[in-house]
Amino acid sequence: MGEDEIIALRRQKLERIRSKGIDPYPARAARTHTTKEAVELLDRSPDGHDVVSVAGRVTAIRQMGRASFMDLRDGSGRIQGYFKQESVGVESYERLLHTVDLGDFVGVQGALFRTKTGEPTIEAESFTMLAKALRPPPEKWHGLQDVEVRYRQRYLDLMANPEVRETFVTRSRIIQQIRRFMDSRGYLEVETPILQSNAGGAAARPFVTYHNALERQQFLRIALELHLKRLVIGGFDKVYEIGRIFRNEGVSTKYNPEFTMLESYEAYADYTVLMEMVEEMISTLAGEVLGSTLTTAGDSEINFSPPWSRIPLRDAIRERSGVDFDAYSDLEELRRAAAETGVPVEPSWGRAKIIDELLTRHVEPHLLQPTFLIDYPVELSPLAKRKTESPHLVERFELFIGGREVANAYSELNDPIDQRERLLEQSRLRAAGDDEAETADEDFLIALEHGMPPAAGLGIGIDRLVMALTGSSSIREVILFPALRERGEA
RNA sequence: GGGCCCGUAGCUCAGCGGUAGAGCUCCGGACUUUUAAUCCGGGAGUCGUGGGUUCGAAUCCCACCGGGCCCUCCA
Repeated sequence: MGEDEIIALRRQKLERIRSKGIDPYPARAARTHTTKEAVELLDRSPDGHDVVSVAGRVTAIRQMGRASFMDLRDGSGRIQGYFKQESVGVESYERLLHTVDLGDFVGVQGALFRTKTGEPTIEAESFTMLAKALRPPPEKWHGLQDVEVRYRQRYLDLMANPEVRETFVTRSRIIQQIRRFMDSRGYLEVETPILQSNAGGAAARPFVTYHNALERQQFLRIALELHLKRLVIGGFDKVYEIGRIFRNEGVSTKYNPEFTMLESYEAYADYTVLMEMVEEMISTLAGEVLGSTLTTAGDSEINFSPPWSRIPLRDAIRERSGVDFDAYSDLEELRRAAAETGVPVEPSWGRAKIIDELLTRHVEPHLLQPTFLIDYPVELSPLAKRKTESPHLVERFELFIGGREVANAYSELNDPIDQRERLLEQSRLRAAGDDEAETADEDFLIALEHGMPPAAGLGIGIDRLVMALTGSSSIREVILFPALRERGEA
């Protein structure tokens, strides 16, 4: 039978229900217990034969002639109903068999008991249609495998695959615990604009849109940084935001064009304070969410117990690629050295881009255990503060877990003159054709000129953190509705 | 943007130049403690779309649509 026929049949059943004067979509369900509460009640009083009403989706039907079993699932769990013709009556029993399908929501009222196999069961006295489903649920044996359907119709994925449901519950818990952690340390949660006339704070292409009333081009934010720093200037010493940011780039197992970022800024602190904070936050999180500071990613085990190693970027690149970028004062020589390690160096690349590429290709994939890379070259970090003893480096770290970058932090540059020069340099790069270079945000520079206290700023990619903590290999497994191409008429 | 792979029943898949198949779902029948219920019977298709080669195409070729993986982009 084709899909159209199945739907037509279900519509016929819907009409049959209506013709009996029954509303197949009543406004409310009179339930006394969730399925979980009903099972718990039975555990407490096994011989009580307590009468309960539960409600849920029918996920299995087993007909036995003049008796039938139906599995009922709600958000809390599952329980089965036992329907005997002699208990519910001949007419009701007929209605059950001829109008209830897999996927329908029904309410069941009756006494709790256990079958001889020990299964918690409600012996139905009556049942009510709560919502008739016109389309069938995914097939029960294999669940839902088709990756495209899983993402496009995530509700089917959630119905069919319990581990998917579990991942998103975990994601929610992680974010909840992060909020609790930040709040307990005295941080203030704030919200800053998503629509901006100047998208700065990161090296990425923005999405462009248009504000009709103001007749103005607008950008979707690519970072939270510049507005949060304005708040530090304004006197909020500890602020954070958990929000969606948007980067106009391709999709892959690591990248989704909209993703969730935590950024925090703390006045009078530097980046070393943040390394300890991140270690504490993530290891605590692992303990609370996973019940352990160990988890697996692919075939390797990840240990979140602090302290984590801190490796200067220069050492990490030198060890993994053999290139000591500080040994090359001449850009051409560095270019040649990088090319010899297999990096496809392009003539337009500057020193920063080459170093970054060495990091991405040779170092990043090996950083499975939580690892801080520290002391980045200044060219790679236009918003970070220079190290006093070596001004070509900045006080910055990036955190890698499972071979992916998870966090980025630095002591914030608060010298308005240095900041202006570095942003002007970015503007020159942009003018030279680098459309990912920072834009010079004059409004932000004026804010800095009013004085910003020394401060440390942190960004954590929440999606990648959830990946690390749930052992997911694709970012699409931790985003409920990941970006996909529009479906055509095919 | 480039390379490789995939698209057949509602679902999971087989078939790979000669009459479109299996299991589950679905429909009918038997069955009052089942739970991947079982047993008997029956349906179910634009073989992603369009074009080409061929006596004949799900099968071979081309283009397109959609997806996956890798690369690119993306600190």
